[in-house]
Amino acid sequence: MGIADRKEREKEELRASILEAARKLFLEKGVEKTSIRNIADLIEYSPGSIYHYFRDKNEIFHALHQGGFHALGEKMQVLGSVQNPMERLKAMGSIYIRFAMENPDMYDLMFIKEAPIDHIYDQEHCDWKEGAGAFDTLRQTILQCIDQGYFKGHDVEPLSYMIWSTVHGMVSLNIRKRCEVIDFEDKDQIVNLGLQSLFKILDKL
Amino acid sequence: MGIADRKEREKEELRASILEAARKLFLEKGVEKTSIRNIADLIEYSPGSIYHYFRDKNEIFHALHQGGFHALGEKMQVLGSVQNPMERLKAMGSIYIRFAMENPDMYDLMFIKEAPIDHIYDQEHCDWKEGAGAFDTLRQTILQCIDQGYFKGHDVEPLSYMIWSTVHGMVSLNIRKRCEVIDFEDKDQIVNLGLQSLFKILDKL
DNA sequence: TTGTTTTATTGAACAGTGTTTAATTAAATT
DNA sequence: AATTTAATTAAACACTGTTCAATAAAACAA
Repeated sequence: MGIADRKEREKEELRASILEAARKLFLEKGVEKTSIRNIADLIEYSPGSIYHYFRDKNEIFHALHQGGFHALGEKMQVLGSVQNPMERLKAMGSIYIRFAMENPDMYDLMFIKEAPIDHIYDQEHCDWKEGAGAFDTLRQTILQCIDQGYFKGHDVEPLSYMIWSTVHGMVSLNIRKRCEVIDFEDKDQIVNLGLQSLFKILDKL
Repeated sequence: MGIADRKEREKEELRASILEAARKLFLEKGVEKTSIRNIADLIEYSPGSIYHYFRDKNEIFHALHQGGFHALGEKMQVLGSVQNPMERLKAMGSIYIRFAMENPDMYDLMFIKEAPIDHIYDQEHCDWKEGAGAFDTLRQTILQCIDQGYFKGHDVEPLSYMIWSTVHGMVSLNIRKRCEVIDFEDKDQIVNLGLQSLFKILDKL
């Protein structure tokens, strides 16, 4: 069925172009200020036609959110070359924070916003597989640290959660503009100094 | 001028009733789903009249956000009786987390949402005094810890930021539903276990 | 008690929003 | 060529925050 194939391909292309337009507008103006009509205007289709490719606005931004996890996963690839688990844990933190600071809107979508996560729990999927995968790489690394004698007296799950929370907390306070209360010139540097503070603590455990 | 006083009082009363209605609706449905018309309906005034008491919707929610900081400050009062700075720091963490978990919508408004903080930096005030005050009590406590010999090799500012980030990270991941990836039955308890993990670390510093 | 001024309140309108649907157009199949 | 299927659209619905001219009410001055 050559014709069906072509139609499938064309449908996929339009779907991709909706996503591309949504991505462009989202990075320019944010999720809330990007409307279905904006996206439709950009790809020169009517607003209604978008609903033949996506159930609703949340599904579009959920797809973008997936792309963000793919991008973050790519950046984490280099961790394969770091043998020592404690060094790998630190490198993970650095990459995580760099990703968040270089792509604040994407990070916001992935870890702060309500929109894409609400969409997940409304659907039948019912589990956040992108997040679960990312958290598992952290869990495994910390497990290896424990195996090597680090983090004595700590349980993997709460410890992984706490360490994730520390880096997430630092970047999310920054992205959501709660860092102005901190006495420091450069707002980008305070995040890195906070990370150094965390590293100093990890070294003592 | 008794009449002017009464008018002032009446104006203040209506302003308060707008705030009360906004608070009620906000705690029921959240900020985004609480509209000016909803508030106006509840107090039986027209939508337009609300704009004689508040510049815009953000100003209403900024006022509620201030109320949240007042409530948090009240809960922090008991810290006065804790002499040991390290014990006080831990107690601060416990109270902070309890406040966040018991008042997730208010915490969201205070530390996660864009709305009220954007309003602050749009105005001429230009500084988040509620947040600055709260952070300073943390800073002072950590400073006293350092004076007593704790946290050797750490600077106050980055360390305070990092510790705040840890507790903020834990509750904000929870409030924004990113904790489902963590392997634990009770979602409320994981926050406390994370906090216990943090306490274990603090004990070693 | 007038007339005037200030203040408060309103309904309507504006320019948006996400989403649904009936009608239309285009394409593929019979 | 006729019929069926799929894609696209314009229009409508029920909202949103916000503005503004018109109205009503209250306070002040003569």
